[in-house]
Amino acid sequence: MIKAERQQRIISHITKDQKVLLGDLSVLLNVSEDTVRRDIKELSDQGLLKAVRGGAILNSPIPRHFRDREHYDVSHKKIIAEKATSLIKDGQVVLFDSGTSALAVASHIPRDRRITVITNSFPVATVLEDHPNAEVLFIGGRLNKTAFSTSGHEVIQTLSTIRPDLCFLGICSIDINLGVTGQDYEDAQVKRKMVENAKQVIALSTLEKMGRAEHYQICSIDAIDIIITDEDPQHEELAAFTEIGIKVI
Amino acid sequence: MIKAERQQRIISHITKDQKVLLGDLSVLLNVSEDTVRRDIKELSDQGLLKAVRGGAILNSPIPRHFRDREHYDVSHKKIIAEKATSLIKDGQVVLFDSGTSALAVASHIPRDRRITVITNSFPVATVLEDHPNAEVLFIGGRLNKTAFSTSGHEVIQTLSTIRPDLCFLGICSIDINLGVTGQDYEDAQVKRKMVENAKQVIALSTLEKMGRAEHYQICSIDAIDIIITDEDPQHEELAAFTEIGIKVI
DNA sequence: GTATAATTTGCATAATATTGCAAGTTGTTT
DNA sequence: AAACAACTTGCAATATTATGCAAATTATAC
Repeated sequence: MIKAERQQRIISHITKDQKVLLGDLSVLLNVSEDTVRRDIKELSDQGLLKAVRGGAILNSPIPRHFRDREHYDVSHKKIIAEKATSLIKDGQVVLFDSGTSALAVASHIPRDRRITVITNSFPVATVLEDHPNAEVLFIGGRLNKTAFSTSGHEVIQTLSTIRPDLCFLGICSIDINLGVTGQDYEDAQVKRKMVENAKQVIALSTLEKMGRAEHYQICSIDAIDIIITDEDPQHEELAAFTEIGIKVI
Repeated sequence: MIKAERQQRIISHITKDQKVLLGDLSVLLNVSEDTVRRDIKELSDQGLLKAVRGGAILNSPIPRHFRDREHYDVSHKKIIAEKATSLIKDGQVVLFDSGTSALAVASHIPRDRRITVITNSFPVATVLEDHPNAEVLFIGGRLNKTAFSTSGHEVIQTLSTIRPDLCFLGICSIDINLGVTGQDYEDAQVKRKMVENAKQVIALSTLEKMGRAEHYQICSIDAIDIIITDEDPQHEELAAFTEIGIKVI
């Protein structure tokens, strides 16, 4: 087996499994671990993957832990995303928060929709890289390495100068009395500011997030205009929201 | 068997099997390996396949998504990067511009260096994802999808509020009389602002970028404190810079 | 047809690249 | 801190490639 072929197989393996181990490849390709290590180093220099201790992982601009969460719940997210994109009209200015739900929506925006996207999320900006008709404004600030989004004072400052048509809000917990709440203080502050200025706020939530509350309040329930879930809008748990005038999709 | 026929059979083999080996073809086509090698070289020059050590493979088995990231290639900029990182001291605030040279430097920052990085480049921010001691401040603005960095008024605005210790500037063209120039107007404006506020400006440049000039000026030559190249600092082409007091590494 | 030039091919040899191994170093785990 | 795994570096054995050259083949002109 020649080098070029080995390296191709390494690439195809890593694309499939997200990661490769030196030992596995050594057996599979029938060469020493040193050789595999050198192959991985070369591919890594070309930016085709990322060499790590013990093997290599996929080199994606979207951080790994983020992608794990993303894959976690794909089918539900897809239903939500499809409902959500139908709300986006040509020419609108749309604000995306930094959660995986908003990311799912962003990645499902039809390619012929001509919009301006504002976000503080690297993954959102990244998936829009090859959307031909989306202008992206990125909100600067201190980079939060776990969520891979910016937060802090500058973000809030910037948000207060923007009045988007739509705001897609990934929900941590939502309750009809306590409103929308989050686990992280900084993140909650950012989300609160997003809600404050948007003309229309769209909450993205699965059913199990309802009727719960976290430590930090983002907004009261009447700040929400539309709730999108992965269930039928007629579902009994959603009735309460409909009754107080929130549109449930 | 004439040459043209051989080459056709090589092509058809490779489309079937994805790869061909010199030895196999030599036996099959009943010519020496040297001849096969020469045939493959010709086909390779025509772009019909890719010559590799030991044979040839199909031209582009690597997915487009990965190939797009070829500009992440840092191997040839490694020399510059290693010289550059030695200038970065603990506790400093370091500004990185959006070019590939600056990216190479960012990706070589030692993991124990405790610094604050400011940048408008997604790739720079991304490679610092798993740097445990780098705080990253991202400069928001309109996203430029080709360079994957932000630019425009907001970026310049933000830059004017920052006084970094170091600024790493990827150079497009540099000339001792005309100073540093760039091809893109927006980008040049951003770079100019970066240079303006930084305490120390470090130009990253390969030799062939010297003595040339582009349309848009970024700064005059005396705004540059240090020039880092991939060559020996004693190189004759660099003497002129040394003479006017610029440190060349 | 014959002579001449141009191309192609194979071989010898020198230069490069690849690979596995060993010894020493660094990083991780318990 | 010890034990272990992974990595780095240098080296030697082997394999591949580049190059110059000469023989063989093909094309072209006369």
